Amino acid sequence: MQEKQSSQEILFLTDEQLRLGVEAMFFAYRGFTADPDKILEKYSYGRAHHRALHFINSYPETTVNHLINILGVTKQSLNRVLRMLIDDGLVQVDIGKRDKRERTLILTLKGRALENELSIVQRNRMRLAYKAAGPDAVAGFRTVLNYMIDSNLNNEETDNKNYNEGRE
Amino acid sequence: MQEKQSSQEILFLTDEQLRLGVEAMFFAYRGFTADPDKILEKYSYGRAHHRALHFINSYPETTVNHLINILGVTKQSLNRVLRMLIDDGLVQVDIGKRDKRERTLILTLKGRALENELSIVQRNRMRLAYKAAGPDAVAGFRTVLNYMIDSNLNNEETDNKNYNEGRE
DNA sequence: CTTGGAAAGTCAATAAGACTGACATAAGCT
DNA sequence: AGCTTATGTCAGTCTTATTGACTTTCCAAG
Repeated sequence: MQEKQSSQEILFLTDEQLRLGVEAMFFAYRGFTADPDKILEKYSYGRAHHRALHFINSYPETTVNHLINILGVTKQSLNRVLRMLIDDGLVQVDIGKRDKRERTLILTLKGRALENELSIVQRNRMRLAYKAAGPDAVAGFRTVLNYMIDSNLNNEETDNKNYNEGRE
Repeated sequence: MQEKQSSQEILFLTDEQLRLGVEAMFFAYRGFTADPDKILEKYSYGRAHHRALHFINSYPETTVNHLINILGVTKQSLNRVLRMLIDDGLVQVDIGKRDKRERTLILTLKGRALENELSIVQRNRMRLAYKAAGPDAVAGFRTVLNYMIDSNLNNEETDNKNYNEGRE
């Protein structure tokens, strides 16, 4: 019990250090969403719309179900957001090629424009942070972030067919 | 224009790299809140209660106004949450010593117990991520996070006296 | 010592975004 | 033909936030 531990071990894993990390995550995430939030307000959209735009842009021709799984919401929830984006002409819906029950989603020009507007400010903040911190810090940042991701939550392969019954 | 740039520069600041960082933040933050959220459900509390508990624990004898500024919510919003925590005996309110208009907030034993329960699972996830990533990565993580924090949003010194009129 | 302003609390109305539950339609699969 | 899957939708609820208005208590400056 009295073994000499690495001083780094001792330092960076104290509860206090971890508590600070927790707090930093809270503040950083808020900073991280602040810029896009301002833009979204102009269009009367919310964060939910941003997320949908983001992932439709990331995975063009994604299906509704895929999106539901990634975002971790119910179809009713996604539908309201999607409906709005479709009606406003930001998202184009097509009938699936392989499976005609599916709907494939894709951003229109207008949709890409807004996605880009949002993306730019968010990337800018990230770029500034990355630039100030330097490549090594960024590598570390990404490493820790990846370890923090709960693979049960956003693994599309996961068995969440029953997304509509019981949510815990 | 054809200058040879550092290959690192080129690599880690491409839009694609930044986009990945943005996405990682989204997923990491979700993983980050998943564990406490489960516990909170048991007590019929939400994330708002968690945040209040966390910061009252961090800054014992904090005032209501201080909390409003840190959390970035309106007093009406905080009040509902705080009311619940007070009525449930998790938070103790006292009249300010210097200024009797102020109320100082402090966690009761019961409050500390819940705060700790929540804190533990959150720190555990962070500890695992930190451990897996190693000290250098953690240093980088913290550096980037700190640069990402919007100092305008959580600077208590900021002029947000008029928190109750017009929210931008 | 009066008065204006600050800190806190509360009532009421509203909104966004999520949820559950139930049901409908179209299409694939057996 | 019949079950299942993917999607869409109606209705109702909940949490967390908002704005606006008003009250009580108390500090501090005139």
